[in-house]
Amino acid sequence: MSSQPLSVVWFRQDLRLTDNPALRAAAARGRLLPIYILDDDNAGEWAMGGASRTWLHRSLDSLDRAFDGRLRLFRGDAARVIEQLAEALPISAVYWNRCYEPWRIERDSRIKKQLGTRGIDVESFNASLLWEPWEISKGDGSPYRVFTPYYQKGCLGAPPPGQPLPAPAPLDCIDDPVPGSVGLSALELLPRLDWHRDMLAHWDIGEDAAAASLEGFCTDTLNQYREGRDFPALQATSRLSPHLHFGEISPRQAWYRAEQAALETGGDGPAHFLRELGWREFSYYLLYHFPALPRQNFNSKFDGFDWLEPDSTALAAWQQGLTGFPIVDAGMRELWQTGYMHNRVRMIVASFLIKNMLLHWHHGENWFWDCLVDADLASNSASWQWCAGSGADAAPYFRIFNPLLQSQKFDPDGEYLARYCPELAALEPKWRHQPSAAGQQRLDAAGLKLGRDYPEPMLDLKTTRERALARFKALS
DNA sequence: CCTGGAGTTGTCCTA
DNA sequence: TTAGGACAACTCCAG
Repeated sequence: MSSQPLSVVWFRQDLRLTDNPALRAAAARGRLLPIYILDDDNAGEWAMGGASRTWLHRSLDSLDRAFDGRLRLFRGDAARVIEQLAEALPISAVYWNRCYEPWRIERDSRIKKQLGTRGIDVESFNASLLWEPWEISKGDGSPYRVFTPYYQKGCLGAPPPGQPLPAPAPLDCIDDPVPGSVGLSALELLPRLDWHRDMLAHWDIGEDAAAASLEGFCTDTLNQYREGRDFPALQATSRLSPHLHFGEISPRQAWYRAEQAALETGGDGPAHFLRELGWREFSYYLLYHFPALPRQNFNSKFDGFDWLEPDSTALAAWQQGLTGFPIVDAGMRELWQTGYMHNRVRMIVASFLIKNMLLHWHHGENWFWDCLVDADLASNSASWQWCAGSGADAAPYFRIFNPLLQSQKFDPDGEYLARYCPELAALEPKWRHQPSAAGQQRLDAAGLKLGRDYPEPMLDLKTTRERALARFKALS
């Protein structure tokens, strides 16, 4: 085995070669040992969900090919894995890009100390955010709690994000066997059952696919983004979220590519897209400054809220897309089939769970965590709290989405409904939104029997709305 | 220091 | 038919 000093680059949520400062720094020192560690030991209850694992499997496979098969994989406590590597190999440096989940911050600072005492050069970099959470604060030094001033004044008033870095070349990786490393299949990221194949058919995964996605979006879609983004039947959103989550592309690449599109084509699409990247930043900012965000109400007034106890039948109906409200069911089935849900529909299904079913936002947060390919601790918890009204800059309690009105407004032709609830496709678009009001003749003509082919509505919108209003009002 | 306007994503009722 | 106001309360920030 070679005794030449090695620089470890530890990949985490930055599964790319381009704009990767840790990789650049490691490559500049000479021989590389690129590693990924599946660390369920430290993740605790926030170990990755099933859909994310499936995505990760593909993404690691893609990154490994970019390294000509020399990406080394490990499983278990990252501190122990790195310790073992440092025992066995002449490692002179360990570099990584920062993560912001509380459990990772705690773990990484531990590892940093541990390596420092060995005299190994350790450094972390920013590769996942446009602005570090500690760089943005109000005049008095405290963190923002409202999005608009955070973004307008805090972010846009701060120095602009760094320009994306090119990928380093050449990549001189060690060939020798590395103790403890395992093959991709040993990570057991794919589910035992075969549901993931259909889901994967909806996605191209990896750094090249992410770049192509961004390029296609900025060329074809971005100028229609402002008007189109609310219509789930259209492909008018970027669908970059899973790529961004796993770091197959960096927010800086997206930011500057969209700015370029703004110069070339003008219009207000790019600014709205940049603002969405701003919301991603805001979620990370909140999680960093309020690490209890995933489990505790941001606004503690909600601690006394009288949620209903989840009846397993009702929760299952929501999860499986069998509520009897087509727009809700279409969204939940899109999630199950593709690992993704259109943003507008995420708000509708969340409002339905929280305000109509009156179940705690944790139930939605947990289900999304398991089912989304873009499941992200910061965005997921910030968004569920926002919908519940307990979060930062949250929806006011009286903002209760009416799934029927939302469906008619944002899927006027019932195209999205028909795609994910095909049993409703034979109804005229007008009645797809509310099959229970279509009348027996139309149902018969469509060969549709409610209760057999599609559920009756599981609740009454008007009374559940009033119930929620009363309980939320009682909080203040 | 105080004051007032404004704030991602809605709905319903009334005139 | 349609437009406007009510539905709270709080944070931020400019003046």
